[in-house]
Amino acid sequence: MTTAGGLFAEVIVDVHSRDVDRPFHYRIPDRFDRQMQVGTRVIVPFGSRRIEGYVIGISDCAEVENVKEILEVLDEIPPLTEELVKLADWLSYRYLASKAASVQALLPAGIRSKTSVRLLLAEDAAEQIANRNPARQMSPKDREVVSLLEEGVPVYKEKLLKDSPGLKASLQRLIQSGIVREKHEVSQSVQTLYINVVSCTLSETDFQEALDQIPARAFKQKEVAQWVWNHGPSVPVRDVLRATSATYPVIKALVQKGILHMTEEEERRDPYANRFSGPLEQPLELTDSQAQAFKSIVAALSAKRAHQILLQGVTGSGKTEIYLQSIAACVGEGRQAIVLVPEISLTPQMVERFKRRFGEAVAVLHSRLSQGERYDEWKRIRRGEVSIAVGARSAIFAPFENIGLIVIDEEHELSYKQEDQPKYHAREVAWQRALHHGAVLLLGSATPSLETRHLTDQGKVRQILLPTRFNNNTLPKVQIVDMRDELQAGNRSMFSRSLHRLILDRLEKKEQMILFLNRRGHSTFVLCRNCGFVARCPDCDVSLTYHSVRGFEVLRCHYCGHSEPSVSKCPSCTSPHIRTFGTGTQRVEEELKKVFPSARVIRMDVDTTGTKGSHERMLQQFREGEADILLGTQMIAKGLDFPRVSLVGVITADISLNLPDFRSSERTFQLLTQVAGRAGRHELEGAVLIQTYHPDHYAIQYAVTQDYEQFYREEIRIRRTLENPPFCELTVFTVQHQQQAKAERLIRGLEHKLRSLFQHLDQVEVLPACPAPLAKLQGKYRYHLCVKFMEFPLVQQGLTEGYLEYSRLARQEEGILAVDVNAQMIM
DNA sequence: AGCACGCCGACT
DNA sequence: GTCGGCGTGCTC
Repeated sequence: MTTAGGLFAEVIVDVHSRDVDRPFHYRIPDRFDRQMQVGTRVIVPFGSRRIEGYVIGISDCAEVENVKEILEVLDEIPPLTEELVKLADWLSYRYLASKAASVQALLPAGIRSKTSVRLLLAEDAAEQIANRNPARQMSPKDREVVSLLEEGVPVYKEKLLKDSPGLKASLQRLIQSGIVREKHEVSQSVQTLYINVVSCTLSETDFQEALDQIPARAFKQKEVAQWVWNHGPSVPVRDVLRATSATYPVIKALVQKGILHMTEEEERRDPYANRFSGPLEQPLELTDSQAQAFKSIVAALSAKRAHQILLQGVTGSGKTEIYLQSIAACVGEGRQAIVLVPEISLTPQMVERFKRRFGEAVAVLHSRLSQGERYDEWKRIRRGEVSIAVGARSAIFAPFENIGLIVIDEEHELSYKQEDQPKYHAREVAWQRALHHGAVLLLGSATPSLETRHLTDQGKVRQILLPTRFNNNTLPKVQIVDMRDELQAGNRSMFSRSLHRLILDRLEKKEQMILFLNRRGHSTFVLCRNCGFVARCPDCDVSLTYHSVRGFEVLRCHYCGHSEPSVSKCPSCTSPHIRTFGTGTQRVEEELKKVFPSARVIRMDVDTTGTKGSHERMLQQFREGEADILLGTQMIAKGLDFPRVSLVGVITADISLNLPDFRSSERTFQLLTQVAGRAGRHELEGAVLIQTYHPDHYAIQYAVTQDYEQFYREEIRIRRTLENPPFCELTVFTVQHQQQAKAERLIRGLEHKLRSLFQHLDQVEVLPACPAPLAKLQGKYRYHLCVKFMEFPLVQQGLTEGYLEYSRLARQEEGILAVDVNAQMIM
């Protein structure tokens, strides 16, 4: 069946069900065919509802019957370019996500519109009710609905039916008979902001004449008119009122007399308004190696073919200056640039550096902006008003149309993998976009991911090394302390003798220190030494962490937030010999205060940086010397630059090492190298001390010598032997279910299904399903299934088939099946 | 997913 | 008869 004549749109509807995850066809009414383009958002009728949809194609025939019409077009400029529409398609292919979710990943948050149905009483409702024939009298429920609507407060169908579902049939009858009318409304949580602007379009002589006409007693009007004239051509009303301290009626009078014109103008919510003024900063002079790197990047840029370059250099080797100059070169050629940085390093200083160099040409996107600010920054990108976008992961979707350069700083960072559907990796998306635009993808890191570094071995990524430290400082001396020796020597403290000595020394010299521990809370578990009881989370398969919160002793689960009061007697055997074990940052803080009473300590972790801006405030305090010791978790490891820090201590390096993940060595090496880089970045000579129970582990050994190359060789050898990434690709399925048996049955079913689907492919390995490392989370049992393979296109269909079938089955049984393509963490 | 429709048993 | 509960099937 073919419906022809006129134009038809292929629309992805905003419904999250795989049953409708395909294009639906709608006739494009003539009045819309001008503005209708691929990438436009529309409102369409869908069943009995009206919902938002995304136009992904336009054709002149539709292979279906009963094609309905598009009801509304939501955008003048389509939010998605054709490239981005294709990218959404790729996202759903690559990450097995629904098309609707993939499209939405590319749109700025808050742009999604909500449709609602307002209920109104018909004009002649009273009449109709009165004229009803006796057989169709108003039932009590009918009367309830009518009186509700008579109150005059807006009533919405969805809310009414949610509050009192019993009225549904009644309401339906009333709508049918025409007593109640439905009014469809569309709303969006983010709106373009408009402000009133006045202008004066009169010629100078006309203006003077008009001014003279104003009676002398209306001196305020004269003053205002003059001010607008002086500050024109158009000025926001708000500014006029402030500057002349006039009131609104004065302006209204001037508008009435035709001297001023009032119009609405779009206003930009600028998160960095008036923050960076003055002349733009000039590029710095490049060192020889920087200049060489820059030259290669520029050569790749002008080749206009997709290139992947790894820029490898330690902190302080001047990667950022290379980024900045490469971006300038790219923009100079009339192309655009995207810069991705980990969310945590998107600090004001970092933004400032880009703003100072490029001024208004930069749009900034990060999670601390309000929805409105984000939307306005996004619009500047879409309209081509800026040519540089700096942001966290999702900035990779910046709707530029001619990208020349994509920079991913700290490319090894875990945060480039999105946690929810579609679970994309920004690095993969970046390469996809680079291929489309013929752009350069520049990956920067001191400790590249094994994947990227391996690609340089294969010649797929060009490697550029920045060997020397920018200001020729010596690398800090790194030293290991074997904590087993400490114990043998009778030191049971969390500070080794060496660390103790160094802390005292720095306190005396009034130099600053950073202490790092990758674990928050006070103690990791509570154990009864009489019966072996350990306090556990009732909903998760983990022990509870001991915290002391404003004098209260509580046990908390770090995975679900469960919290309960701590106990002084064992709940199991009532023995009083119940004690806390394992060290978290809170305990270190306590201990520091005890052992070094004069030390001023700032503790930074999730528990102390809860409020907005506290993160930056604490760092600022430390930078200004208001504390001697900065103690914290991961969050202090990234990109911070403190001139007065001359000691970095790692309380224990073993936590990330012992995680059940094949990337744990890589993570540990990266973390330690990064932490070590915090010391002695300036004139002070830095010392780094790492405490560990595994002093011989290669990840720790090579972090000490800061030898990435040796670490890489060792680690890549292990990956090859065990056939782990980058020697295969990894897809992980996770089933979650309230009941352990059901979770297990589902994952086994999926395992068998995938085995039979892939039995003819000998390069595909379906590993046995097993409980996840976190076997129970928030009351749900979790099972894992890993699939290893070499070529994604060969398994894409099979993975999709298995995933769709079993996610449906799981949902039927009130469980969840999730899939993670190219999983970065197996937890 | 969300909504209509249809079938059934319970109640005025 | 009407009301409410739930299974089924469809959405251009």
